[in-house]
Amino acid sequence: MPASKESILTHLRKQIITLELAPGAMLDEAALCAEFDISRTPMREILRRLDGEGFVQVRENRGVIVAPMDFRSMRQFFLTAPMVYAAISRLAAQNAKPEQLDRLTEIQNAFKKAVASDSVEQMVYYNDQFHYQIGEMADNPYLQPSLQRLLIDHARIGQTFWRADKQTSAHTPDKIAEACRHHDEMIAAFAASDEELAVELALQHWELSRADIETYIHP
Amino acid sequence: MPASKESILTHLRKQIITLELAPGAMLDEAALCAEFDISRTPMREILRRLDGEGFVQVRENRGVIVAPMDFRSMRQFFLTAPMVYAAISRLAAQNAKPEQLDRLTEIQNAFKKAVASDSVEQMVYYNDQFHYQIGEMADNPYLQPSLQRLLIDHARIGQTFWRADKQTSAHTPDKIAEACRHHDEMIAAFAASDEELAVELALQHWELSRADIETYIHP
DNA sequence: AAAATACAAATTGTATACAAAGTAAATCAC
DNA sequence: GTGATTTACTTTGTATACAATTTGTATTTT
Repeated sequence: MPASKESILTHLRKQIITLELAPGAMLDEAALCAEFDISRTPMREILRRLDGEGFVQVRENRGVIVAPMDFRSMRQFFLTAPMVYAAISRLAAQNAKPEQLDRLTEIQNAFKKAVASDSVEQMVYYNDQFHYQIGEMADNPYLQPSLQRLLIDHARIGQTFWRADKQTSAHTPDKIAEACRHHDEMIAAFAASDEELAVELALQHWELSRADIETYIHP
Repeated sequence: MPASKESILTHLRKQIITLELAPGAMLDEAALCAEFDISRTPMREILRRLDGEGFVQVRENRGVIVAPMDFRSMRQFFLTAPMVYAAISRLAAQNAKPEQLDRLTEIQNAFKKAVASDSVEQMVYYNDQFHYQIGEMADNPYLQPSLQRLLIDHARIGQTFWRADKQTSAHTPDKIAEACRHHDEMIAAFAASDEELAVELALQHWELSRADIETYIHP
């Protein structure tokens, strides 16, 4: 029984976000077709769509690779992320609908469960989903594609340093607990339509993540 | 002789930007295949790519339409455009390379030519190209997709009111001349790496456009 | 006459065969 | 032995046939 296109998309996105598929890794079209039991035509369509979303790069006549992590654009990442996150957070506070808040709470619960069971993959995934959902709530078709691209690299950059840190055990669970608390407070801010608080929390949340990454760069 | 995929992409983008293809209009896959003399597979790929860029919408089993102009998201457009334009302009001032500035000047010359010959389509197209090129110079992979989406609707919204205005002759060529002057000044600011000036010009340029559109809304 | 159902036509999605391009290996010249 | 050129192989792109879905129309039913 062949997998649905939507499920394949979700699966590949997740694998890329969690570094299960390494940045720059070649994706073998034929192998993926076999794995998911579909023919080349729809698989090619899936790969082009992932390209449009920034997860992979399709190179003319030279195959598909997972979007590389370009350290030249790291600077742009650190510059752009707080700006976009703040704007999205403000819009989410303005526009969040009750069903969307319920969904956000669900995701946060799944995130907490992942923290409890100490599963890095799950934490990364649900954290990404959490912020993606905030993008949905913001309901701004112009900013959403930028947010999506930032989230891809945020998940991957964060993890790169995270996993490295784990070895040296320099990474305390305090940070995770604080990030988790931010999430809860953000949900409350959105529910209360408190724009200013939402923006402040977004920036605090970003700063936590940024400082964490910096710790690695300047040990 | 079949047209190249790249040329077809450019052609369709141009038609959508200039409203030659109306927002919400159905795109007939078979007709497009015949027009450009290629088979369905590559044409479908082109359409999916245009979807990824925000020019069209591919609806599962229900054909492809030109991205509709959603007046509910007009608010988001006016909110987001100045923010992104300012950020992109600043980055362009920081990162512009000489070849890129040459290209920008070329585009601006083509724009001036279009103004001289009073060709609305050409003006819209080269204006779009001008701002797209600034996006290239900014060299920020995170913001670029947002800029692209803003530019699509900016071209279309502007034109909608423009053409309406032309009837009533309320639209003076002064505005165009001023916009053209802005372009020249922007090129100079980028060349001089003057960030602050670049941002200010971007905002002025936006304000000119915004006020123009508002004139139509509040006559 | 209006609504509902069933059928027919058209359109979209998928599989597969073929063509073209790129890659690697082997041969040959030096 | 090294480097260039040719050849075989692998991978990617395109065309087309077939399957599934949607849409429009005619017929039936109330």
